[in-house]
Amino acid sequence: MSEEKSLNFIEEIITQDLASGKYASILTRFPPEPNGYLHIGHAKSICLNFGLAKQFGGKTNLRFDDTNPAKEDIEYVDSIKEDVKWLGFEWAKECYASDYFDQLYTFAVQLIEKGLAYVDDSSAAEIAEQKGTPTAPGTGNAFRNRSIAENLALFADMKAGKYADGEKVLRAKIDLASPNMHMRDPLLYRIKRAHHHRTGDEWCIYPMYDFAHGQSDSIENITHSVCTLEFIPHRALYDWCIEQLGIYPSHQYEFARLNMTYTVMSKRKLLQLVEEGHVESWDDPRMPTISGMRRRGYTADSIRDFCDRIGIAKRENIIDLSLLEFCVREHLNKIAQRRMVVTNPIKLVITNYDVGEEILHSENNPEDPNGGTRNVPFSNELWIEREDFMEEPTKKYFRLGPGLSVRLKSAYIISCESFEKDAEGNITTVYANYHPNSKSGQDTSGIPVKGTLHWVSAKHAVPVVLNEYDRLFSVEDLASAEGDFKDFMNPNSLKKVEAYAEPALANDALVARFQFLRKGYFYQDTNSTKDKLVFNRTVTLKDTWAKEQKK
RNA sequence: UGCCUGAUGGUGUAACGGUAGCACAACUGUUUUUGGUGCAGUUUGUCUUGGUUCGAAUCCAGGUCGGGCAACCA
Repeated sequence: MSEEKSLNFIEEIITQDLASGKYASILTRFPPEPNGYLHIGHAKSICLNFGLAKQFGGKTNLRFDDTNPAKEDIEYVDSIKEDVKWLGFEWAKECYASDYFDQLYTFAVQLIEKGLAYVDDSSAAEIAEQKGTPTAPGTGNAFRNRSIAENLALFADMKAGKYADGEKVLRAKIDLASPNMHMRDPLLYRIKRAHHHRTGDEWCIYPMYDFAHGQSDSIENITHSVCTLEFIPHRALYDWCIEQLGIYPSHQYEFARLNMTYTVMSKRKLLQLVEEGHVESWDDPRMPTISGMRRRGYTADSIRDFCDRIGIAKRENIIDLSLLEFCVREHLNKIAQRRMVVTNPIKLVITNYDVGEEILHSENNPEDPNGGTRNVPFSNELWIEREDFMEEPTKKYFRLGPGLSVRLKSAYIISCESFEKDAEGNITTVYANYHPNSKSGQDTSGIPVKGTLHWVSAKHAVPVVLNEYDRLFSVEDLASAEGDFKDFMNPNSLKKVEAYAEPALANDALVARFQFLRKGYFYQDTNSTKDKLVFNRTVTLKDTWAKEQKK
């Protein structure tokens, strides 16, 4: 505990604010728009905002930024709450920007009364035109000079529903020549007749992000409002609103959003994958959504660990997917129950085993001395992996082949004597001798073996289905890849595989996380049933043999 | 050709004028009844040019390159 971990730039700011007495305690917020499911990028923001509060003894609000009814839905609100909870965080208050609609309307009226806002009858295209370009200043229009009384009346009529959608907007009167495009008389309110998931049809005018977010922060007395880099140009407007309204001064700070190799991270694109059927659903285990990762078998611990490791800074970044996988493996290695499952089987017959069958014992987790053992039935007919036998073994092959010996995990050492092929030349059966004095834990045989194989007794095997997932995309950096991101989808991102499992798997608690020996980490799928067990591959084990083979 | 940002190994992230460190990735070796895990080690870096200083990744000036900004989205 003596090692001082260095602080990121936001932690430094908070440390100073607390030390100087600017704040007695801090209040942060996580402000998603309920228009999609949360993804790993949101996890970074959640861990940051809730983590900051926890670290400095403050609190965090969960606030839904629900100012655009056309895109939002209660389904998303529910999923967001579930995901934040699952990640292990508790919010102080559950807030909605829509709860502030009355207050926001009053703020707008105040701005009009100060001569700082006006109703504009121009079309969207005209307004865009009049805003100019980053290198050319905008031009005003006649509406900019309307009287306060007229603006007040017009805005009241907008609210009362006297105008059609898009007919009028309320704009702030700031500076049409500002080098910051966001300060060129930004829109504050638009008319939009859409059913809101919370306020129903009560309103036909809705505040824009820039008129809702900062004020919502202020209303809740948020001290540190942390968002991503693309909002930097909005900060001037954020501050302007707070200053003109004379309300609680929340402050905005920006950090770089998460990008990850082989992954798309925008809600728009993720929505597209779902709607066009490229994946099953938002919680498809290949999706980078929190719900997808949960279904795939990622643990909340490992995601939090990942967010901790990637750090917080202001420079653009792209994190290796392998770091996330490392975090998952590291946690799962410690907690996963070991089981044996054979996916691509060939029959192994032990010719001199005349005991019939016996019950062997295998440790549930070698990383956990208190993990206990389970019963594993053994007999003279077993399933082993096809790739664990080679007719003409190469030099570094440590598995089975004519004349070679291996250890069967938690069982005996066997020596291969012969094998059979079918008409097409495929290996069908391998015959071996076992060494009775080599039993696991009481081996006196002294036979040196280099390989240990997993196996399943054929007579006792339980059929299961494995979903073997691979990355959804085949290029590292999708953001800088030319063309449509869907052109880079990996056609082999899901392989459904029939497999044989040891019987203990069927009886185990369904909530357990498993490591199928030498295969990877697996987690029971939400569609799995007692009669048809389905497991999702969370992540493979590291495979140095596969690398060796590629050479 | 405007404004705002940023630049440290392959990828991230520290060093706050004083030994460029850590993690992942890659590669060795070692241990191992998982070709897993563990352990030990190796390789690879301060965008550039000047300046200030005893001393610069850090401060200053110029340049280069990356990202963002012209939605009635957030």
